[in-house]
Amino acid sequence: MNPPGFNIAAVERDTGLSKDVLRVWERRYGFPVPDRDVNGERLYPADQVERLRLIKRLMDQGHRPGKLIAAPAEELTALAPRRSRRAESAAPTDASGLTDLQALIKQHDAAGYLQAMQQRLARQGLQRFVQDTVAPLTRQVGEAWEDGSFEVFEEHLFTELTKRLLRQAIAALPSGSRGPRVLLTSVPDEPHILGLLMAEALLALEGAECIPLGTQMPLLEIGRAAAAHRADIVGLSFSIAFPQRQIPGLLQQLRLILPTAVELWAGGAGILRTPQMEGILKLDTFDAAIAALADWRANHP
Amino acid sequence: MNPPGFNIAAVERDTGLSKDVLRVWERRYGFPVPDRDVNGERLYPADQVERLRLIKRLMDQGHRPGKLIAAPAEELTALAPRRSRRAESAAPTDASGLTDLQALIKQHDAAGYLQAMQQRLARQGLQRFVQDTVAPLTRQVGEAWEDGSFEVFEEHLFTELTKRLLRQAIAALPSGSRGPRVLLTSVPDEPHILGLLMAEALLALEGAECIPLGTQMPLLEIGRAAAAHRADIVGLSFSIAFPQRQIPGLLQQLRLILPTAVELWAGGAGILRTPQMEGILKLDTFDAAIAALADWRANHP
DNA sequence: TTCAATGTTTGTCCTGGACAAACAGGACGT
DNA sequence: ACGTCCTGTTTGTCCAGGACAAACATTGAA
Repeated sequence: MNPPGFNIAAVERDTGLSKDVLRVWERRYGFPVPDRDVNGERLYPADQVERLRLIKRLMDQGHRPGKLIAAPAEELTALAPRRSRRAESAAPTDASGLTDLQALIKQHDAAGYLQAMQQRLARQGLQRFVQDTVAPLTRQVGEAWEDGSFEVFEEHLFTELTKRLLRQAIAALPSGSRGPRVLLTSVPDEPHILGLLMAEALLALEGAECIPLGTQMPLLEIGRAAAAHRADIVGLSFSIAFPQRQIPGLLQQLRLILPTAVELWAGGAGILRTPQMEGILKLDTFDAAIAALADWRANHP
Repeated sequence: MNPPGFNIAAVERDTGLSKDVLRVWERRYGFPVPDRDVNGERLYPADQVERLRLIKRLMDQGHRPGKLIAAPAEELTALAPRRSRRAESAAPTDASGLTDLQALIKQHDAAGYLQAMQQRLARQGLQRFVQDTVAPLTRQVGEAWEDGSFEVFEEHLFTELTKRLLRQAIAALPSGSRGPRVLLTSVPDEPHILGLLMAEALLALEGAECIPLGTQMPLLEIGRAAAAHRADIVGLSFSIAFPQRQIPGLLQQLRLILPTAVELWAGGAGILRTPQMEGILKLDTFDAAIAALADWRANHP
């Protein structure tokens, strides 16, 4: 399909490995050794790109690149792990039919999935639906995508349909005007929105006034938006896929941009390993978010 | 506000200017001249970042960086232009209250905007709502954003709220299972989804079975998804902001990937200047899309 | 006016060096 | 055995300055 091969920018897009990293690996480990075009620029053959994608996936699971780059096919074996802790303890806990939901997506049965989810929503109520269905299902789909049993388009379909369900449920709520004004968004390079929608659903359910700005807001814009909307709280969501090392710096920078009176809350699967920081509320669970909302109300009579 | 300043990665995130560009501008034009930290690394003061954002905006309007970087405040004057053709002829045509809707967003009145839009939806019906309200409003907001009278976060709020309205309207439709199966998505580097949602609303209204995959699907994935969903038609949307010169190549590549039996439709403000191509249906207007759907049905009894 | 040839601007890629933060592993004391 | 400090290694990001081709502007001819 493409005999020419991928240039370095295309590989960066496809693998998520920066140009700097691709070049420094070549220098150090001698692994991706791309061809060169007439102009001396790197031209990666498709199989090397494939290998890089695999390596990146394993790195995201915690492996280190130095080890991965040596070993031709043993990596394929290393695919399965990384479900040591939760998966084993979660699998028995499942029972609740999440696997069936996942299977519906896998069979590309959009209508069936929507129907099943709507039933669950009606049965569980919005709060439990978010906590017991959407959140674990999202994690499960993320894992399936990581270990290759979900295609990109299947993950997209899941996301798109679930977004609709949540937005629909949120729209059905009375527009809360009692609690704090919460501005919800994510930083650049964080395109995942499901976490934000789940948070919005729970906060709106408690009567907070949510201002959804979508994803990928530049930090300075978040500051302006907070001022323009007179927000009491800025809520950010980080997915598990977000480069964790960048999080503390981002939060600290945003903390400096925002007035002290505006609280900064961070949540999502991406922040679990982030340390506590001054002036930033780290929300490890949805219950923590609900508790934080109650706290805020207690302190702002 | 932030005495430390922004490092080069943060500036890249916030302005969209790559590190390479930031460095080469400094070398060539002598403009962003950041401080240096103890380690000799660039540290951009906030005002320089602000100026860079302004320059980037003007560049997106078609200005060239070399000119922009000379001239201290004349740029502020250069903000207004870029409304030579349409705005003048469109302004008198307005009348229908689109300006009021835009004003609601500008005032950050989310609830008011939603209410006004819902009223219009009820009054006009979905089809006319999409064609006469959402589409022109989207174009108008895009223009306002280009000439600087809309902030980034205001444009995000508009998009987010409008997305909700459309999705809600779509969900309320009976799940069409009569017409063709239409797979709706966009290519990588095309994150705008409003066009797709408008198309989905109109097609679903006609009873077509839409499969919404969200945005930014790699081409090979589109092919796999089309097969998996047994799609009859693949519909792509290109916004006005998409680099137009890439469009023909992308479409041709995708045409090769898809089986001949699967039709390829392209729409959106971005394709108006794209030439007609063999095996690809170019939809300049929403009416054209509806007509194309009728055609397909006539040919597939 | 339209089109082709020429010059200028501008983004991206290159090499090879450097450094600090993150990590792994061992020594030490409890 | 367990936790804490220290030390060496791994790894990502940044830097400088050179090069080139694609995009753009401009000029001149048909």
